[in-house]
Amino acid sequence: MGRTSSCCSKGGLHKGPWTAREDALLVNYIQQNGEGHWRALPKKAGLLRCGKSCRLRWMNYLRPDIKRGNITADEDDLIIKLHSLLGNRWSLIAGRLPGRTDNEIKNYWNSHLSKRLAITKDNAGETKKESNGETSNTRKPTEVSSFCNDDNSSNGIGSELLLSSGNQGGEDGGSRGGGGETDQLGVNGDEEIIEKVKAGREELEESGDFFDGCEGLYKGLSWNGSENGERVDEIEDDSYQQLLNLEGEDYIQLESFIDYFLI
DNA sequence: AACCAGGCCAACCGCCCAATT
DNA sequence: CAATTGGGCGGTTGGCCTGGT
Repeated sequence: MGRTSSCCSKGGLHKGPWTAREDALLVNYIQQNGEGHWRALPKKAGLLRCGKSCRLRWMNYLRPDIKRGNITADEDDLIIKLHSLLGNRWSLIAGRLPGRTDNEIKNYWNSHLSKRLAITKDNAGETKKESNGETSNTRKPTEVSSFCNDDNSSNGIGSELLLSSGNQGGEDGGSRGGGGETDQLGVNGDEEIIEKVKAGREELEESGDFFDGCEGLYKGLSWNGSENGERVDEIEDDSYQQLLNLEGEDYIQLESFIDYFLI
């Protein structure tokens, strides 16, 4: 892609790995003044870095709530499930893995999971061939085939809703355009689809069926902000195992649930 | 011991959106 | 309404590390 001029290339700013001294300066400043105002921060903190670089360093490495160490098997499984639902929306996935950063998850996916799943998929393909194309209506946790790109036949509601999530944007700053994602979600200002989705939502809200279904499924799960139809951005630690245990119809309902609240 | 290839991951990049001017 | 600014995102790079030869 080429690295041309950027904020970091302006007038003698440092690039590359951070030193311990720079880390200390950044941490001290944020502890005293809080996060934000990244563009002005470097000057005030006495750093020769651009604001974006400072923000990235803080968010991905210095934040006190960052969880260090290897991704656990539970987290691994949850990442796979969430990726199958959300695609490459790393920040959203990270939001459901307390202490993990989007960058970390993205790296983990690219270096571990994508390869592993490619192999799994290959094997599944061969198996499928052998069994003469018989398919299952149950989406297994590790059977990732980007939900967004599937035919989504398992769940009309969820898939339609997902279509509109691309440019509605929530506090995640909106799923970014930048190409891939918008295409992946099939959103390009198609008013007809959006109207269809809205109508579908209204219908669900009126009937209450959707919430009734979810209520049973998510009883006990600590979804933040799920009570009043608000977006769900984070999930409590102790909900992992319950999520991981979801399979079959329950898992399909989970897809619908997330799709709904991500709009 | 030296070299090489591949993997990992911190950091940078360009782009986008929302808020502000 | 247009331009600017600030913040955030996903994609990509490149240096370091490790294992194999």
